[in-house]
Amino acid sequence: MATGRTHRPATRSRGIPEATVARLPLYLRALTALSERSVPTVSSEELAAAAGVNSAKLRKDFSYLGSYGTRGVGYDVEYLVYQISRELGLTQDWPVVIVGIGNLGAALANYGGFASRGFRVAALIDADPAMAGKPVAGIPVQHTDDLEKIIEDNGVSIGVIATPAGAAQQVCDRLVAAGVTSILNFAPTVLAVPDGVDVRKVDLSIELQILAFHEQRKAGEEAGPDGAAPTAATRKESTDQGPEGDVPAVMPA
Amino acid sequence: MATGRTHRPATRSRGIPEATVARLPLYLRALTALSERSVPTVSSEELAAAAGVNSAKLRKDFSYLGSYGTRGVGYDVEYLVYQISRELGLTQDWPVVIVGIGNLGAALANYGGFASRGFRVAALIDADPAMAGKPVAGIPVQHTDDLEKIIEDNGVSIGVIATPAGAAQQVCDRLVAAGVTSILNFAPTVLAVPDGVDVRKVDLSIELQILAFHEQRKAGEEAGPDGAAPTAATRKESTDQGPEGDVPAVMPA
DNA sequence: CGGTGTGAACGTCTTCACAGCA
DNA sequence: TGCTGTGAAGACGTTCACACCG
Repeated sequence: MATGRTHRPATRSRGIPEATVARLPLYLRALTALSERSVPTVSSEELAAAAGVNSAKLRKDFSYLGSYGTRGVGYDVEYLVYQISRELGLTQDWPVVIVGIGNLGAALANYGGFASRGFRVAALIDADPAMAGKPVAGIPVQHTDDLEKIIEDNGVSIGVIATPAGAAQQVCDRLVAAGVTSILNFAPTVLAVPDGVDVRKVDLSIELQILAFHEQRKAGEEAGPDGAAPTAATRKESTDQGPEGDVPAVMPA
Repeated sequence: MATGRTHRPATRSRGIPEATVARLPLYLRALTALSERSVPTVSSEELAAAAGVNSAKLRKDFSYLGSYGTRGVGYDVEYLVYQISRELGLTQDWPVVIVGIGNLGAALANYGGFASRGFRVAALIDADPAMAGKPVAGIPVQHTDDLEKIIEDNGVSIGVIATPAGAAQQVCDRLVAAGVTSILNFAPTVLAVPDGVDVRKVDLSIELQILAFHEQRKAGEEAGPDGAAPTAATRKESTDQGPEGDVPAVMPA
């Protein structure tokens, strides 16, 4: 968590808002699907529906990237795919290491969504000597002892931690020391990292707990104190905090 | 409740901000760790550090739950664990089904974080007949055909979708029709659900893409202000905005 | 004195509504 | 005409700073 309290004074306005960045992958996915169906153009309304957001938000988001649409027509699918990919840095190759090849690590190694988006699983690393050499998703697992060498040899700057909670901080420290500056953490731990290192977390049980909160509230409302029937229209459009990353994220979110 | 006016009459209001709800599991995890070390009380400063947030935010968050602290002392760990658990609805049992027992589904079934927080894996469901009967994490996999019966028999209201993208919407529809009102979606798809159903999504590749965005920006900054900006001349502005917890501020000199 | 609880200031994100262009 | 792009308004979230109390 980077103990240093870095305060950002004022806002330079040319940066893309974080909330927008978090939605770009969503738009990209929807656009890729359209591209595969050879759809040449989309309106903000259509694309927004496909991405699960509203159209005003989508247009605002795109306005931060530039004016890539045509008034009266919509957006050129191919062009937009390229622009968003470039903005996200997906036009380059990102070698990634996954540390901790348990159930989750194996799932990640097999996950097709990585390779298709410019990410390349450069190595799988596990602390269990019995795993060493065993191929997972066609990639032989290597031992933690060689972690630093692997990072350096492959020029890895992004690491994925899928170890048990107890090992996560130690692995994180070694990754950072070896040159990794972005970490995706699946272990249920708060990682301490130096300034300049980004950590995103995905915590499976946190997501469930948030669902439980809302679930409980639904149940409570049905027998609510003021007796009002709570079904649908009574509340606002609710149900909507799904599409947001974050945060929660994710897991994190 | 109409028109969202909802003024909070001081204490015990059901209007907890979503951002706060998303952090409660984090506090709970930190508190549980303290509880296990038999620490009787914590200050907001200490607990905030353990949870990876700042203390003002934590105090504000807790203020929405009520006044559970003691001025000059801090918070009673056990009491707070109970209050947060109750608020999140974790004092009751939540039967959960996992649909799609591939690598990821198996990882989820084995994930200890579920069981330890009031969630009980009531059933594992997969469309592959060859999987039927095979035990994963000690629970026999059942076939999709029996989905509705399983949901009803177990009173399941929370479902986890870990299927391939193509099957997700269909599975979702069946879950909802059978009575599920909260869904945690791991498939890279936007799910359409009726009002009253909550969906949270965890997308592994989206998280990596967000990291790539920041990673790219770091690399670009090292190259200096006149570094290559392919098309847009308006890029290069910093405002390094970290994903979660704490954020590195990469400042231009 | 030390640390909580909270109004008020501030910043960020979303939504509205319409000007302006193809 | 139809849809993008965007200022302005509003909702939401975070941080500040200090009153208040054990």
